[in-house]
Amino acid sequence: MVRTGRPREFDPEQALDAAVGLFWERGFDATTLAQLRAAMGISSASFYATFSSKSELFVAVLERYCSTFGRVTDDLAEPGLEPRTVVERTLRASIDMQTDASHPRGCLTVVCGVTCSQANEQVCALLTQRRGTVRDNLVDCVRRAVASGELPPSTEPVALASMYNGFLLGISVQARDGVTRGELHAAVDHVMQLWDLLAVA
Amino acid sequence: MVRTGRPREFDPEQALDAAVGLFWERGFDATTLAQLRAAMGISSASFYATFSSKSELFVAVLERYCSTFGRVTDDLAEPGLEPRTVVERTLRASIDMQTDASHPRGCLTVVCGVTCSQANEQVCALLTQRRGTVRDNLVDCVRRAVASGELPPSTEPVALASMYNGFLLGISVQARDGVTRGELHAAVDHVMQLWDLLAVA
DNA sequence: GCACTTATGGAACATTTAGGCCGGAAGACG
DNA sequence: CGTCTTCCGGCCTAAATGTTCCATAAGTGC
Repeated sequence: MVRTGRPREFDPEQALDAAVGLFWERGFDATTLAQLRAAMGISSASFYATFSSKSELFVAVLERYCSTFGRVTDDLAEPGLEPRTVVERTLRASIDMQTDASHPRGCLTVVCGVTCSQANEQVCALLTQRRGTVRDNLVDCVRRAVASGELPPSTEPVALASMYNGFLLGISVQARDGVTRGELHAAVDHVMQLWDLLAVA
Repeated sequence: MVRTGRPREFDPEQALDAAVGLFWERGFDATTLAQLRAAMGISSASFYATFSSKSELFVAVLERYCSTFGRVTDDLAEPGLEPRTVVERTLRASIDMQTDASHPRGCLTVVCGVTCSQANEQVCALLTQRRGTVRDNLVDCVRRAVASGELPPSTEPVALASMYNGFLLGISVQARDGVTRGELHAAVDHVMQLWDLLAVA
């Protein structure tokens, strides 16, 4: 199956990355087609031929984000790793990623995804789902810690996971607000102190 | 100074409350003038005569929000209260407020304020500033706890406050995602456990 | 009743939005 | 060579955006 016809003059992957940057910076609604096309350096025709629509583009953007920057939470789903290590690593990796100056601050799934127009509720739903997955993984991670005896049987996995999940989500807003990487890491020292307190009790 | 001219046929306070609800639900950009007017039950002329513009309305909305629902964080600025009590009360009051079914979930300053179009950066800035104030108050609160000996001198106020601030901000997203009030309170049990650990150490 | 002030509904404003159309250009393949 | 397929730039569109205007209505003070 050889590709015939006039070849594309732009790189779709590169264009997608540009879209990731824009959506990440401004959110779904506030990012306009004109801005996207300008950042991608392509015309309307090329845009729609390649990405179908703004919302379909966002689906692709989210996939791309999750398979690159979003990887920082992937360890939570790995049952073979030591829970405490995974939680701490996830938090610190998220902080490093979200405060990196080479792209917008905060997590795309948070900054794009708490509000949107009612016409684009599906976009919100997509992000909510993603955050739900991370949360579920976090709960499972704590469960494994209880199961392995790392945390005592009296531990309420949902409660503890909600605490870590809350802090994790808060990183996005704090990063946007200019809280420094160092300050956030120092905060992680404290949340992990709590884990250790529970572990020895 | 008696008020002359044709009297208003609507209550500005009531209209403002309607606007609070809309912005809270959908954010600044995604809330349209048409929706606002519909919710307020007024025409364009009345709208602009009373509120000047969409962005000026938002300023009034934020003020109203801060002086009503937003009061839940006010105790942080009261130097006379016991820090630990204040922090716990703030967190629990925020949870109760943000999961109340009588209005949109989450905190308006968070759900409206992580992204917006570049034309409305001032709106974002306003919300960032408000969040900054809460954060500063939280830092001061921890400082007072250190000063009074409630927490040891080795405590890093900014680090600990960043931890509580992160969790506090995360409540908004978790509330939007459907995490229940009970689960959030159980999470607070844990963050306060950390305070107690530091206090006795 | 008459001026004056303010509020109203509704039409109209320019601009921006997401998206579509079309003539032509650039490659592959016969 | 010509044909076929794909892609491109730019112009177009219909709807929605925030905002303004205007004729009129409903009050107050003289």
